[in-house]
Amino acid sequence: MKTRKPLPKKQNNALSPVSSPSVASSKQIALQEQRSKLPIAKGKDALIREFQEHDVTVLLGETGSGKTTQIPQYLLESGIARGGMIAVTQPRKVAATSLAIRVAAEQNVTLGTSVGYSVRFDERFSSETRIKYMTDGMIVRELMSDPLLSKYSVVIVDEAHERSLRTDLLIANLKTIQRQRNGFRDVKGKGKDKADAPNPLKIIIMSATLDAEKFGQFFSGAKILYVQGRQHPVKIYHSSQGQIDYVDAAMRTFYQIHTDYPPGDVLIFLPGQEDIESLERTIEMYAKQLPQDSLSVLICPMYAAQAAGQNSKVFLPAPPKTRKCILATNIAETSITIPGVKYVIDTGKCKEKRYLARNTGGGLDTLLTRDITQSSAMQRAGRAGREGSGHCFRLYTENAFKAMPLSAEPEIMRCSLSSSLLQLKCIGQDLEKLELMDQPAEESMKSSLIVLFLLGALNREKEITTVGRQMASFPLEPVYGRAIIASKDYDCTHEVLDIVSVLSASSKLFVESFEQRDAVSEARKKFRHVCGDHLTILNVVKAYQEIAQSEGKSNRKEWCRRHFLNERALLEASDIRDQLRQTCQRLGIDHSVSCGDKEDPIIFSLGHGLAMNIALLQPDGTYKQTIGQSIVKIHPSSALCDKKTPAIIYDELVYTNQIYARGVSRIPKSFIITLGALKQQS
DNA sequence: GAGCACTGC
Repeated sequence: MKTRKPLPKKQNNALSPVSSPSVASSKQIALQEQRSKLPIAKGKDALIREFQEHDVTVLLGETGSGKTTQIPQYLLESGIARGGMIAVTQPRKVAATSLAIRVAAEQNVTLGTSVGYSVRFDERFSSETRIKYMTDGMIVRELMSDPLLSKYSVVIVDEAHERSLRTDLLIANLKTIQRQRNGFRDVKGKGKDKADAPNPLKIIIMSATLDAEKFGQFFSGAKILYVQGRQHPVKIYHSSQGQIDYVDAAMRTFYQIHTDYPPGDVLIFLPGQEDIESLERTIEMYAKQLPQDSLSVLICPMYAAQAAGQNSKVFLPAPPKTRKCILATNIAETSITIPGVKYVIDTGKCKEKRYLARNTGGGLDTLLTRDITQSSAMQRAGRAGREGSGHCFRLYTENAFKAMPLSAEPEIMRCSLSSSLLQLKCIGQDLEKLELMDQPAEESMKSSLIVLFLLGALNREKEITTVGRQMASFPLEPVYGRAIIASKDYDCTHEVLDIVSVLSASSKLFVESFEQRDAVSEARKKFRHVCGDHLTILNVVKAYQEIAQSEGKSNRKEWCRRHFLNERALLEASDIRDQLRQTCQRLGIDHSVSCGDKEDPIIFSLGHGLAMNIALLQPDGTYKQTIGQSIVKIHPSSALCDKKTPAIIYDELVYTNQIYARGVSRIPKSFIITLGALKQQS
């Protein structure tokens, strides 16, 4: 069995056949009873028949139907999966692992035997594994080594309505794979006969109820099935008029609930950290004026950039005579379920990151507050009905709700395509030719092709180059893969890996807190490097490694806290770095080569990757891109803000109020000329 | 001198 990380002991106890058989069997009986009570259990036989008859099934199930845990077991028990594996894909890692744990328990097997999972940095499966929960990113990677996914006889795509980039790529590939594996005859009778197919593939798409037809249409002839969920009723109230100040409206609604409604926790959805912090202040201010005999208020802010452990009180039951008030971003909509919530206040707003491609190559991200979608509003309301009936207060009118788009635009329409384009090139596919549910804009496609060409990943004929293949083998944005490859020539792979792994970690390195902003900037000065943010990151990594070597775990934590560093980001970066070192080894790049105290080699390596992200200082103090025409400002959080550095490279452009360059480093002008000369040659 | 939803390899 492959096991990279042992599970926490508590979970192991719950899974492995327990020493006392009577305990195990009573647990097992309880589990089986729960299984049989799930709404989906009634339809088991009918479902199995449908799966047998149809190659593609679209299953619409509300939350709580048990479809994600039960269907794979039905497929296994009924023999539909034959000798192959059943893959169940998830957009998020936690979902994949916790589902596997649950299903292993229901099957009464040890996790990693017949039921397993596979997510980045953590896997538990073996040659025996028949049901494998995995992230969609994982199975898309598997496509690169096994383009027909021949190990799997059934692929179940869960949460397909979320339309993540990887889900969309997977669905597109599944359609072509099925044609090849199952055999088909077109209208002219050409193609293979079904009977000849030795290893057919079944596809099951699972989605929330909205816009289901689309999946059915994409897989022409797919059978659409509905499963009832088990959700408690949620009473929904709309505002009679639109709210201009939703933070103020949320505060007033909260106190209305607090004084007029029975106990039960309140969950308030807000777009971002700034609003969360401001609402926290106003709620706290009025909490002091509450009458003596009323419930007290415990505020729990929750957003992704929080330091680890900061939000743990969210999951504990409210103390006696206290009402919990959770102020959350979208993190509470899909990623995290908070127990005890009876009331939801929905501002109707969220922040959306959207990539604007430029036909000069590259582009910029916008991060703006916008109205949510209808499906998101329903999801938010549903958070009040997890444990009993609940109430949802919408701070917008019913007409405003009806005017909202049904569901979010698929991610593929609003992100950079460079990485996917390159991955597909590796298996001889073209993103332009792939039959997708939604085709990205031509401009976005073109922009990514230019980026990949400028990075040397594609030649003029749009064919993948040797460098392109190397770049694709790194689990990174192509830009940083390119920087690592360049680092070989500048003898600084060690340093570049340190920096790039922090940049690609999903958690932020620096903890931001509005209240302690002065202390934060003071602590940050210690690591600041004159060359800019990339070398500042390197300083942090080096300092942390020194602490990690000499100090115990609790001191490490304390050190991070004192310096407003997010240890989770550093730990994640260290996992990524290990993975990148392995990739380097495969490609014959010595990852231990270091440039010592020299800075230029590091900057030059990064410069090869960030060649499209260069800007020059203008007389008025702003910067102008060398590719593209935008005027950009250095983000105030940067080490180089106000430093009047003549030429800079940057990780990304983000438009909020202005176009900001983030992750900025000084680069010698002479290097830009060299880079230009190199481009001429190619 | 100002602010950052969420995933994934």
